[in-house]
Amino acid sequence: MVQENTTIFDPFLEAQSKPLLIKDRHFLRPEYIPDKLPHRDQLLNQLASILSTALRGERPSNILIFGKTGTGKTACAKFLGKEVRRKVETDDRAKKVNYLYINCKVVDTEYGILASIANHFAKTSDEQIPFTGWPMDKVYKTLKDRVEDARGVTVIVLDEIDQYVFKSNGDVLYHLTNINDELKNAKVSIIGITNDSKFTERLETRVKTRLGEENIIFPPYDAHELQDILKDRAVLAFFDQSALDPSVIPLCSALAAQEHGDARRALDLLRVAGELAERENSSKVTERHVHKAKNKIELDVQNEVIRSLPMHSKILLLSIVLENLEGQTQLTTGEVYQVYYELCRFARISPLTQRRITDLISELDMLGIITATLKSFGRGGGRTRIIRMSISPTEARHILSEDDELRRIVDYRSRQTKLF
DNA sequence: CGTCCACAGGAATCCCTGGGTT
DNA sequence: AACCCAGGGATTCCTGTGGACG
Repeated sequence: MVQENTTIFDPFLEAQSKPLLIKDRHFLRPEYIPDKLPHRDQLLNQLASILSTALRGERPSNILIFGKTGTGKTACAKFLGKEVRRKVETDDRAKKVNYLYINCKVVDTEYGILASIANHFAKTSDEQIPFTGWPMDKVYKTLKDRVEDARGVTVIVLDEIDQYVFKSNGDVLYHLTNINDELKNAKVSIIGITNDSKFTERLETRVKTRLGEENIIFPPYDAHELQDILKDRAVLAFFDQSALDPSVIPLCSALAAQEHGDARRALDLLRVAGELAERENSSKVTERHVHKAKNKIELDVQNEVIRSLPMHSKILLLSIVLENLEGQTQLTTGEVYQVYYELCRFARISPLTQRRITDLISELDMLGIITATLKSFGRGGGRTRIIRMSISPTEARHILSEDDELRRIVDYRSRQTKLF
């Protein structure tokens, strides 16, 4: 069967050596920051005019940036960072400016945010603040000292800032917006980025006014603007533009425009469509590939969410799935908890309390895996949430059975019924 | 109109982890 | 070795509530 000098890899490697469509998919990734940001000149200028005061050694106003996902907020913030650094390095008339970027979805605790700001100024590895262990006041003091030592203006970008405030009370923001009162030789200004338009409502008034000295709103891209973005990237990413069916870019743009003008989604569609076309050894990317890409992306995202669920959430989801497969498509919290409890006992895992499970149900709801709506059935039924699946139970079951812990119990029900 | 069901969901507390300091 | 500290998950205890039933 297998010939000498050939391995099972060869067919795939051979396919790779054929003329491919994509030259470098890196340019289609959302995290790639291009040199030009189409249709964002206006906003960039606005931001630049605010930040230019920093280059003169004055503290720029704090800025709050609002905008849905994929409207270029992060790209613009990083782009500005590059430009600021370039200016400081090349023009000695420009005053010292430190520009640092923190994603609050990654570091989402008070400690983490303060520590990573301070660590930005750490010169050696032993100056690094450990990611846990120190008391808060010590972290804050080191941060203050280092910013003071660094002199000049420090611009701190806090991306997805709502993620942090959502979990904590926002004390860090209070400290950071007030830190200037305690600094003599340095100044700090904050750029907050959020996709939650109601974000400020959750802030204390004193923080709200400080942080929102300037508000900038990033509007969604319309289909035409998305097309311009995709065209720019396609030139970089594909060998030959004629490999793209003329209707492909407009279609990707139109689909993404439907979803609140998300550039990230548009790029994903184009990239995945290209990858699918390559895998089929097709010489062209067509509309059909885009539609396939759309389905694939949606399914992949959903499955990845399930895979990364903590164990008890998986068991909980499995209970809902099993009930659904038996025709019970509307369940109450109590019913679900019973099944969950059974499954846990079967798997010799100690079950969580119902209180905890109500929280996990809310989480699954927010993830879009299920919908849980509050309903009251009056006396005898009480007030509970009715839980429905918003994804395919069969598909969910399949993904759940990939888990080693759960494989033992996914068949629990069918084995039971076989016994009787 | 009051009762009462079956929970929702807030608050305080505990436990554990990963790290620090003394 | 003994103890401090932040943070996340979980538990315990609790009060609140929409609406069918009587």
